[in-house]
Amino acid sequence: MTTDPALQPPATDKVPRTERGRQTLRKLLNAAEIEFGEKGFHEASINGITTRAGTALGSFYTYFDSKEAIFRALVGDLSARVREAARQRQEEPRPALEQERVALTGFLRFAATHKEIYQIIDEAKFVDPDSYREHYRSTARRILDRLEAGIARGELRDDLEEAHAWAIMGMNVFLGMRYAVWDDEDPDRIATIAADILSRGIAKD
Amino acid sequence: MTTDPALQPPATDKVPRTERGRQTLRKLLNAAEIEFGEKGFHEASINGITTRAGTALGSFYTYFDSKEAIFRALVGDLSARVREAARQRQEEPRPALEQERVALTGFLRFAATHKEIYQIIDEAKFVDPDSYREHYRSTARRILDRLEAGIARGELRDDLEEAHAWAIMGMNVFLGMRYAVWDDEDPDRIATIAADILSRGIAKD
Amino acid sequence: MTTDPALQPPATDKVPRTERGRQTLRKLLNAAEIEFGEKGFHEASINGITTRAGTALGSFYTYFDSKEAIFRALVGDLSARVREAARQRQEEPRPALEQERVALTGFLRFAATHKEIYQIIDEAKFVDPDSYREHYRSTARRILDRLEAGIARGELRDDLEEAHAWAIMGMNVFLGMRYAVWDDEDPDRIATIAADILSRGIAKD
Amino acid sequence: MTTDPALQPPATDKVPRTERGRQTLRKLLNAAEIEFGEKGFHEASINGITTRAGTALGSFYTYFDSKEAIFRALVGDLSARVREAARQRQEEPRPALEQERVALTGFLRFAATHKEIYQIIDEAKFVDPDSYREHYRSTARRILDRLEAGIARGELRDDLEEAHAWAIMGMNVFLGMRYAVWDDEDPDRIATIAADILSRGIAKD
DNA sequence: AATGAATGAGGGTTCATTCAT
DNA sequence: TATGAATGAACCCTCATTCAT
Repeated sequence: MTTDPALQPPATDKVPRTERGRQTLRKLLNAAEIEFGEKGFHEASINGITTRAGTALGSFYTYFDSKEAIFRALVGDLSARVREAARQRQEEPRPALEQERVALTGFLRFAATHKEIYQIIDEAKFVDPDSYREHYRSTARRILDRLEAGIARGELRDDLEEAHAWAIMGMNVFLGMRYAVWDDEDPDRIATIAADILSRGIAKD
Repeated sequence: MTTDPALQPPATDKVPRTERGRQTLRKLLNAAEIEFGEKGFHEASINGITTRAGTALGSFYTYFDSKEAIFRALVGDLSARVREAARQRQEEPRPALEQERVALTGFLRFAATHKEIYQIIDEAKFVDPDSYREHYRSTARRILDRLEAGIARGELRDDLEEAHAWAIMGMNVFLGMRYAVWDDEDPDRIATIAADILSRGIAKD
Repeated sequence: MTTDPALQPPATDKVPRTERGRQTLRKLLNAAEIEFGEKGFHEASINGITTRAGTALGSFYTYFDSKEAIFRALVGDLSARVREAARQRQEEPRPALEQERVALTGFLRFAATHKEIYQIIDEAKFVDPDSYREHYRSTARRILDRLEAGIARGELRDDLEEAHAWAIMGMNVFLGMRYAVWDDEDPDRIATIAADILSRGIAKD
Repeated sequence: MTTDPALQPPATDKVPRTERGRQTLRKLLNAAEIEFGEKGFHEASINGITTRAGTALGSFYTYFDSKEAIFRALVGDLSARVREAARQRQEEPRPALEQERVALTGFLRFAATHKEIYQIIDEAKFVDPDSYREHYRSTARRILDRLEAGIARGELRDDLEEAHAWAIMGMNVFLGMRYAVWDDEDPDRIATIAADILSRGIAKD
């Protein structure tokens, strides 16, 4: 189980010292999420962000050094939110496979209601590769942590490794794109299919 | 089995009539592949493409209507090449799961030796979403075709559906990104892990 | 002998009433000297000045109306300091040519140890031409005063006029730039060469 | 005697290949001379230059990489022109001091009719110090060359060195600023005064 | 007097696309 | 077809100055 205390406060460049400043910063981040979500990084404009935020153009640079900078801050923010969505309802202990199913369900629900966020994180692959890798590396790490706990409890095969975590993550991400973002399939049904694959594979028994 | 008649000839806008024209067109496509691969769509420039191609800037518009147009043509080209890579060595009939393993191996090898292509297709998600969806839709379709053949032969469970194909594709894509593009892991080892998941899941038996 | 009553107190816009205010004003002027000296007028920023001064950005405008205003004030300050440097050691009466030699030596020493100041005064030519002209006009005036005294004492030719003062000043300034600012030549040696030209010209006797 | 073959063609960044291109380039340089001369480097704008030149804004960047670049090219151009002005009428051999007088006269005439050029070269001190130093270094070099020739002919004292050249140049430059740029004094009268100083100094004989 | 956030005009630069030869 | 110059909309970013506290 990993913790990222560093990402708690929205990773920004210049920290506001007054309350008014904190409000402006928040308005900018909210506006940026909408602007990037709607137009994508390259079509988005600082002007668009500040207009949505209701601030002056120049105010943007009071808090961020560049368009890239706010994008980066945003990806950090969103990455944490996605993580939170998958962690939901996992308070109580569950069987390992059941846990994966619940995590995927949470993720699918989140993706369905925040389709743009998905888009933003993925665009980071081209705008800020480091954020992108960091997001998926830490996600895979969390999956692997769960798998190892399952192994320890004797529920899972003990030859599982990092590659298994990436395989599971890939399944989840593509199912999310296809059935939560592009379409609106029932998350439970999709999550059950994935869990079923993990449970016994696809071969005829 | 699907066919993409639209993508057969390198999808370009203006078809050259002379041999000299055909050569210029090819030079431009080759140059674009390098330029887009190195810099990504937005950082790439028409100037960069024509310079690499050794043609005049204006000549570009003899063959393509826009930067997007050549990108689209390129994605079509590359999509076909990736497909070909996965189809390789599948001439002879094989067991269904074995077939998936071989397909993934081919894909991993291709991704490892053409890391930029991977990048280009993925960027299509933001530059030309239609190409992107088309690429993955048809890829999923092909996987599903194979699964259905396996079902027909009694090798696979008969409740498999499209979602299973997307799950498999997601696994493959993420394993490719992680172990072929980012790192250079042994393709056989990775493909075997994936095939093993499909064979019996990850639960302790 | 000329007097510049206007430049006596550091020519600033708003005169501070409290002691604390006087300190802030002084801190700003000192900081501005460094900032302008290091970056030149256009690259310098109010922010840079207040940061160096350790005051808030807004405090700047409590004391100066604009960036130009503090620059102007600074040029006045520096102009007086340069003047002072050339006047040094001239307490006791000397022969006219010897006096010029001593003045140039003083100036060269000052320029060598305050290379930035030189820069600031010269940039005034483009930022605040009035200050610039005033500086050189009054400098020429002082030289001419000395020449006239020399004439009165029968040491110098009696056809000397303003142009001679400007010629001498030009020599001094360029020798200063070349041998005190750009290089660190021995001031005495350079000053002696200049005095020698004034003494007998450069022709073979 | 030095030659600068490198500066023959206006030192520009991208060489035009067509006649039309050559014309545009020349229009830009002419326009820049006026714009910089009138407004100074920082107040000048690319827009102002292209508007004066009658070209599109973007055309500027076909020939120059930046505002600094065209300024640099211009300083090279003007430096050569000033040099040419001082060299005028020096075809026939003259006595050394007479030669200096003629050179200064030429320079004063040039400065009087091209006051802006003067301004531009001087601003290089802050915009492009290298050009500035190069201009004055080579000017001093040329003066020193003449002095050495005079020494060889037995007309001048044989202890003259670089510093004498800088002293003469300083005289000339300041006399030019004061009596050709700021005022319109008779060049011959001023040049005669300078030559007289060089001839016998200012002391009473 | 001090603070620091807010403002917005302004300008340099890029580059896809068009056009004349 | 090829060439390379011309075009100009678009946009990021700077920073002097103002303002509210």
